[in-house]
Amino acid sequence: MDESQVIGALSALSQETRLRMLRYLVKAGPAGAPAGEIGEAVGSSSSRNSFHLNALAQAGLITSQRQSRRIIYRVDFAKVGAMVGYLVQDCCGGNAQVLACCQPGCCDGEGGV
Amino acid sequence: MDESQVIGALSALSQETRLRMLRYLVKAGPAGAPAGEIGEAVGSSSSRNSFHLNALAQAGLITSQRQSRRIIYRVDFAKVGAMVGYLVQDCCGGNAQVLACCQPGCCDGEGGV
DNA sequence: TCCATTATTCAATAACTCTTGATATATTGA
DNA sequence: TCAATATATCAAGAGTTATTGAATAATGGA
Repeated sequence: MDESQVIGALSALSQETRLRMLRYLVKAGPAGAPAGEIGEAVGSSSSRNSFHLNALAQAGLITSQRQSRRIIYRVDFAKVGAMVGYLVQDCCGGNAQVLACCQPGCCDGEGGV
Repeated sequence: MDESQVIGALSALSQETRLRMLRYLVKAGPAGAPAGEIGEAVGSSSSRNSFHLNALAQAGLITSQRQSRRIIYRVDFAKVGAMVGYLVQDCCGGNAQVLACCQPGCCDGEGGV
C-alpha cells in the first residue's frame, strides 16, 4: 500500500458515518451486511448511505456483491490491516509505544489517552 | 480517546503534507524539529507550514514548544498510539489479520496489499 | 406485466479545506 | 532602537465534500 492509497483510506475513515459503517461491518463479519441494514444501523438514509458506502469501497476498505435485490458489503480486512500497518511501521517506524497500543486493553477506559 | 477525537486525528493525517510532517517528526525523535526545518523537509512554505502544523497540533498528534526564536514540534506518541489502538481494538475488535499487519515486514514490498 | 423492494445516481446547495501572498508578532543581536 | 530571523495570522479564491430530495435502475413475486 503506497502513500496515496493510505491517504485515501484515512480520508474515508475520517468521517463519523463511515467510521460507524466500518465498525458495523466488522461486527457483521465475513457474512457482511446489505446496504439497507447498514444504513439503518448508522442512521443514514438512502442516497447518503450509497454515497458513504461508495466512498469506503473506493478507498478499498470494503467490497460489494449483489445478492438478489440486495447489495452485500464486507470489510476487506487485508486493506484495513495494510492501512494500520503503514501507520505503525512505515510512518511511525515501529515505535514501541504505538505498537503497545494495538494490544487489547492498552488504551481503554479511565487510563486512556 | 473517543470517536470524535479519532476522527479528528484521522482527518489530520489524511493529507499528504501532514502525513509527511508526522513521518519527519517521528524520525526526529524526542528532540523534535523546528517549524522551518519541517517545512523544508516536506516542501511547504511559511503560511502553509503553519497551517498544517497547527492542524496536527489541534488533532493532538504533535506538541509545540517555543525555544528562543524557533518553535519546536514533537510527535505525541501516546496520541498516535491511541488513534491506532482505537482502529485496531475498538473499531476492528482486535481482528487477528489487522493485528498481524502491525508487525514489521508484514505488508512490505512485493507481497504487500 | 405490474408492483413492491432495494439500492444508486443526479442536481442543487451548503459547508469545509487548501493554497497564496501580504501582513503581523516574537525573539535576538548589532 | 533597528534590522534580521523565525513563525503565525489574515483574507480571498479555488476546489472538495456532505446533505437533501427527486428521479432512475435492477430484481423478484403476484
